Amino acid sequence: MTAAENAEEARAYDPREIQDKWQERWARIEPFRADDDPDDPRERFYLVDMFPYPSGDLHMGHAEAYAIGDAMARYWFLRGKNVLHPIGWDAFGLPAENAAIRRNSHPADWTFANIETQAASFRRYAVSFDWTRRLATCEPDYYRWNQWLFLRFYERGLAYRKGGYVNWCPKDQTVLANEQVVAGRCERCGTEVIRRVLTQWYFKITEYADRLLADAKALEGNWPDRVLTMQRNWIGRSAGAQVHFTVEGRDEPVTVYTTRPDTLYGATFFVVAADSALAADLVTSGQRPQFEAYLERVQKLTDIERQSTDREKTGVFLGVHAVNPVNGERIPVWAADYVLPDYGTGAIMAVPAHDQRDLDFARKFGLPVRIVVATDLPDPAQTGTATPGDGVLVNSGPLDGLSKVEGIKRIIEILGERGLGEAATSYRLRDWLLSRQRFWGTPIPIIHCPSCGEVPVPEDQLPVLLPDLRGADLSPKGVSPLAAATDWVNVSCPKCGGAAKRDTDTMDTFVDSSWYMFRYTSPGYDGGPFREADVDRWAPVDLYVGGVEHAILHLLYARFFTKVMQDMGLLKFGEPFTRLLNQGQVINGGKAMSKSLGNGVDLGEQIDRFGVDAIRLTMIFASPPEDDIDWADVNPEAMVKFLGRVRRIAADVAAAGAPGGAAPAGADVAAGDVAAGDRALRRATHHAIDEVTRQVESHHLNVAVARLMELVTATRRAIDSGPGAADPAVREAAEALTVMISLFAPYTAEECWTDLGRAAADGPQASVGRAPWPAADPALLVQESVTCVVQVNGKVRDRLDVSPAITEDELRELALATPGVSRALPDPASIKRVIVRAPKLVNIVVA
RNA sequence: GCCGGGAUGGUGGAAUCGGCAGACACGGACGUCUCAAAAGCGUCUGCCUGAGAGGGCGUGCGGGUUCAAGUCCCGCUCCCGGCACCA
Repeated sequence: MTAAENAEEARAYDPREIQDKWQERWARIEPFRADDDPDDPRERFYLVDMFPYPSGDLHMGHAEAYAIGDAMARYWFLRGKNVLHPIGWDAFGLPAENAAIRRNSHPADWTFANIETQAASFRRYAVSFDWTRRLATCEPDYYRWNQWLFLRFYERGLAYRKGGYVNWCPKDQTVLANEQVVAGRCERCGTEVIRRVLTQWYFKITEYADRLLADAKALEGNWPDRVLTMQRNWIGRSAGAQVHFTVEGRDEPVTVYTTRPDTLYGATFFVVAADSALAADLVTSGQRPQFEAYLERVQKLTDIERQSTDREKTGVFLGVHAVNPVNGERIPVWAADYVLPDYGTGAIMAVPAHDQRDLDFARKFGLPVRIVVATDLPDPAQTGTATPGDGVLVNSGPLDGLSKVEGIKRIIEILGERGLGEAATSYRLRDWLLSRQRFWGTPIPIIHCPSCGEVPVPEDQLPVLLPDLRGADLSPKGVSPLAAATDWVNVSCPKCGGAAKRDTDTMDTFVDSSWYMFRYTSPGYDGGPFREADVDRWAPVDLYVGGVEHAILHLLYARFFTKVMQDMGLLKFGEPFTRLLNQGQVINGGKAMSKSLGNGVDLGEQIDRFGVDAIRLTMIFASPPEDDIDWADVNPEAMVKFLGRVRRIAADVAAAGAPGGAAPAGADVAAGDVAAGDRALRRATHHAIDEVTRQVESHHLNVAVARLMELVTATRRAIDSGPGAADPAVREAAEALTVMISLFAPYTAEECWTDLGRAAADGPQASVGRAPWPAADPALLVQESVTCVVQVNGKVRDRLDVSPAITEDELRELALATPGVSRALPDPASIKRVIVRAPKLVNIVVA
């Protein structure tokens, strides 16, 4: 193709036509393979995009997330780093199972078909993945290490089985972790969750609560504040005291947890959670019928009903009295559902004057209210509004006259001396319930033996493979479908050899995603979850990109796993993700895209219409990465036009270069080989390089694109009405533009790079993705003249073009002589002060 | 209720340290090229006022600090997100 034809083709640029060609080329030259060679001198950079769940093809949300992550990965490649940018699939989980039930097929079929679809879409979307490392968590050589890690947790007492209240989704017929219950509903299907008593497996994340909290401090500035805040709230550490009460007719004390032990003298009754073992234990035989009737009512409530704060208080007297340990007072013991069985000790001392919930209860059942904190607020017993704040303690024996803080300190001393209580902390965080009664997950590697109890599957028998169960009924029955695979379930006990049964539950898929970022460093390794040298070389992840919806689920679990693996000596660090970038969502018309609203936008259709580059650029330019994008507000057509302008610049430069006399391809303009040419354009180019570099590093990708648009305008002007396309400064601009735009529009950038004659014939360097990032020449960043603003009383009245080196005195004099100042200031005698901030601003203050 | 975050033109958004508010786009208007259209290229586009030069107003509302406030301080309103009977 001649240069003229090339320019003609560029004029009719259709960004879609070039896609196939480059996809084939990239697959062949592999420009984005990470180098594991320890002698590679380049600095390493590890960037992970949260891996997708393989339900169907990629959608608009993926398009935004991966456009952002890819721009950052490509940037670090261009900066010459050895970048690891892997991809995998979070491939276990309920949707695969539900789809299999609907289609009467196998979850694996659906899952692997979707993975292939998504992989092809990722390649089309031109994401710079290292395709040699792809993983899927449903593959035995991955989930084997889930089982291995589970057993290591088990040995350390961090995985255990206990009975108790659990969240149960009646539709999916499975238990859910606390984190998977959103506003009282199943995170997956939206059904109201109920509570059931079941024996389940847990990870002891509560043991790490303090470390998760303390180490969050170190993430400040590198993680979004809102994620850290959400994690802190979720962990919900509170400080207070445990106080031991005696209950009449019972030998063992009953302990309560309170954050206000200073109000102990104001306790007028005692409440235990109705659905706790303690309540059933304390109730007298006379009160038992009422209690049992009440308990039955409570257990029928869904979480939503139970947690509704505006619900009227309910409860029942248990027939016994507790004794306040500090004043010997007898207070009645009630059972109520506003006290939760699994927080604190499941029992409270009620101080109705200073706690709204206790006050509501007291007023409902006519229990006494005693003020022990003096405030200037009206009597709670009259108003129904508790006074929970600070104040001087009264009616409190030795605490009288103390403040809240002093009172808490003093009462803990008193209780401690007498063995009646001690300081204590409590957490909102509960242990992570990890077992699921579903098929498509990692089998829990435990064997239940009638004589030996729980027996871990020996390591040399891992992985415990999922039985095929092809054709079996996978529909939810409340018991794992694995239980029906009798050949699989019935095994001999590894300890005693007797008949035993496998655990039939599978692991929560959040187990899979808690450590996958480390597996990428050692693809295919079969000596452990990852090779030590590899994980040391790459991890922790330098930049993690994904949605904020994982703020407390995945991100908290991954942090927990990392700390445990650090304690096991598998990792040398305690935090998995050094920096976190949350992208927003793509919505349409102000609402989340959904089938029911019929406002879904299909990514494939968008790409067919506008091409990959234009869609990527639309995603990047629409808003800062963390904000939502409303697709109704954007216009990818504008990006198609912009890409055409970019392409035409390269084509014009190439065409001008061909007949001879133009700057040679490959001349190192940035280093000063080509000093001649349009200095205004050179300054614009270097200013753009400087700006784009800084904006990209601070993740202001939308602004980086704006700066590239400015460079395009300046370059076009130089071609059309300046020195022309043959000017070396124009070539310099075109080359810098091409490299920088490759972050967002890889296809167009490759095409331009080829036009400009810069692409190597073959190998990874044949891609613009491996070109050097342009360097801004500091000499060209210095402005020849700057605009100085002249204000009178803070209002702009004139402007001056001045040298950046101008002195204050010179500038003051110039400013006072401007027409704008004379207009606004007829009488120079009225000047009170002149503030000069050379060279940018003069402010004349008049009376 | 508690804890975060936010509010800037018709729209998306920009604005290191307190120093030109509205970069860059979308949308709109007009021009140029053309037989014509499209594409391209260019000009204008916060509001009010004015023929124009210019002037007044202007970053949710009310105050304050400062020569100077989108930015800092105090008090509100509204919106978004998270948590929510956690003692």
